Amino acid sequence: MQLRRLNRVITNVYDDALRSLGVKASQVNILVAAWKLGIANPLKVCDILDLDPSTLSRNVQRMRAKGWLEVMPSDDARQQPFRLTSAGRKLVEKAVPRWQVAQQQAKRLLGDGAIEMLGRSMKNLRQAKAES
Amino acid sequence: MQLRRLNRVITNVYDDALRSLGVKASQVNILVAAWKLGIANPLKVCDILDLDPSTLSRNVQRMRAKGWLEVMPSDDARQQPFRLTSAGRKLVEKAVPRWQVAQQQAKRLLGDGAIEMLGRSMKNLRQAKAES
DNA sequence: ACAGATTGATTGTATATGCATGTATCTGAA
DNA sequence: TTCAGATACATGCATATACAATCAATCTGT
Repeated sequence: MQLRRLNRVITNVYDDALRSLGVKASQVNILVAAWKLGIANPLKVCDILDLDPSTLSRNVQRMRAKGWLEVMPSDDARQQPFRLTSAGRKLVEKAVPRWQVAQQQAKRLLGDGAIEMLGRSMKNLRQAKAES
Repeated sequence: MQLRRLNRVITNVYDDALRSLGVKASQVNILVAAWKLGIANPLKVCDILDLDPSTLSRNVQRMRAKGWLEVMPSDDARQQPFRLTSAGRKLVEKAVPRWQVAQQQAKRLLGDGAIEMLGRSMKNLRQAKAES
């Protein structure tokens, strides 16, 4: 599985770039989703990132423990919406420039056109998902 | 990270296809590497799959416990070369057709050209690796 | 109004992954 | 010949990931 191998390599590139901030690529994904959403509904985030709810649940737990996320009250007591804390926002601001450096390196490693192809594949995937 | 998201989705496709055999995509990767190599040197496999040696070490442990792999004696007592057992070979034979079905599904999900692009990216990556 | 179905999230369990470190072995140079 | 450094794996630890089962809250139909 070439995709799995590429994923390992590229994830390591991002993790390296973020290591000194004490955050990992997977976590930044979730933090950025929360940043975009404001108030993030877990199932919504799972849908956006194609993550299993149980995976998100523990990732959020860890990031709550680190003080980057906080849960919000909700009308429906079954839901556990969360959002960035101010520490979380500061972290995202520090992470973004390093993320961009890693992005450049990833682009170089993957070669011309790869990023665009990933975008097309994402689109294709969303399409297939919507049809099912 | 689109690559990470695609990896999650596609890995699940393969894992679903292989579930009834009790084997996962990550394990089939290693089994196939061992099948191709005959006698598989751990560092060689790590190089081929871009895996950390510690990761391979535990994956091999688990697959030894399941009776799919066995370690070989070696001139150099530091090395722990391994190979497929006959049970491992039988498993690979059963896994291959399911793997191919998953491959078709993956191709459909990722869309035209994606597989070829992954191949180009792999090539690019090997190039970058060789230069460093 | 309530029993049963549904929904949203967490928990139990297992595997995958990588970094830092440890341990045994090997090798080359003094 | 010996020993300092290099090499090949294994271990300790932490995170990521998903499936199955569970739990709690809500909804629905009668």
